[in-house]
Amino acid sequence: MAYALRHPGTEIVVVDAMQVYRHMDIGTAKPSAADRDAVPHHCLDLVDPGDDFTVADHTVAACAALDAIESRGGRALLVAGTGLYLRAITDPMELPGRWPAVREQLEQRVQLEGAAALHAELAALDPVAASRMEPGNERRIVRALEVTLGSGRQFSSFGPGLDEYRPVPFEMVGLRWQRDALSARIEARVRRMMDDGLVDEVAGLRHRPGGLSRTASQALGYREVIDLLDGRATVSETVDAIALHTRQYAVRQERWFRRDPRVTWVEVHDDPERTLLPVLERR
RNA sequence: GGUCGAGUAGCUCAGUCGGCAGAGCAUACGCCUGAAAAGCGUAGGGUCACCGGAUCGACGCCGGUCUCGACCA
Repeated sequence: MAYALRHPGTEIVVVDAMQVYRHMDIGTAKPSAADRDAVPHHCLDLVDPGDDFTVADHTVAACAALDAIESRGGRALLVAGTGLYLRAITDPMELPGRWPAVREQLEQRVQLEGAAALHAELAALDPVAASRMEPGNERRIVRALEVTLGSGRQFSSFGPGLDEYRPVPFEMVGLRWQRDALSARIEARVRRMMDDGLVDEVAGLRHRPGGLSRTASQALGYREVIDLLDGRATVSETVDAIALHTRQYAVRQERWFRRDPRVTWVEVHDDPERTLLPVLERR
């Protein structure tokens, strides 16, 4: 926001898997109405909480936003968020497609036969794809087999995978906090969300007609509050769980982006505006 | 003050007949192209509360000390 306000014409493109949901405002720390009035934001509030949402949906919306910004001579500032979603924009992916009937069969088989059996089958059909995922990772294995069986083409033939980093027309800057400072900020953030009414927000969403979709209900904060509402956890257990899971997620984000050699890292200690702005100004 | 129980990895706890110290979670590191705020893997980590004793050998048995908890007075 500080950068966008100083540089008229800047528009923010949100690259975040959960802020796309309407009415999920407190728990996703969605930008305020004031911020959204001051600077154009894209890719917020795209679908209802009852809808499933995936990378492909986000890529379509984000690319449309980038085209529109470019056509009016503006400059896009992408904020992530969700590592895979950002990769799909910076390194355009050929997403292979979906075969729901094939997937349904595979999901039944994985229950009966176990992930290792399907991993062996994938190794026979597409050794490269099999080598890229752990034998216990049901979801990735099912997906790779869905594509290979459904399309008749090896899953790995759809792209180089995630470990190839080509030059891109984006400047990439990463923000990194010391772990203990990060932890303290997350704890404060969780308390603030609870004070702001996160529990009521989740309770309200569950009573809407569509409820919370499979993807929406796994959002940090929402999943834990659902456990609270169903009596599986106390308030203090819920607060602790949200803080723990958020901290683990933040570290996982750091590890995801850390692999990308194109990212310039900025170490932040207390004031992100002071440390980050000068770096962005040079771009 | 007395009786009983407990003390083992950062946390919660297993540990059979005395024979190489274990799990889950946490932490660190890594993987993952239509669930990605999801999913998966690898590793590090120990004065077995402390002191002494018997034994070839003790987390385990014996004696004592400390700490915590419950109950009794």
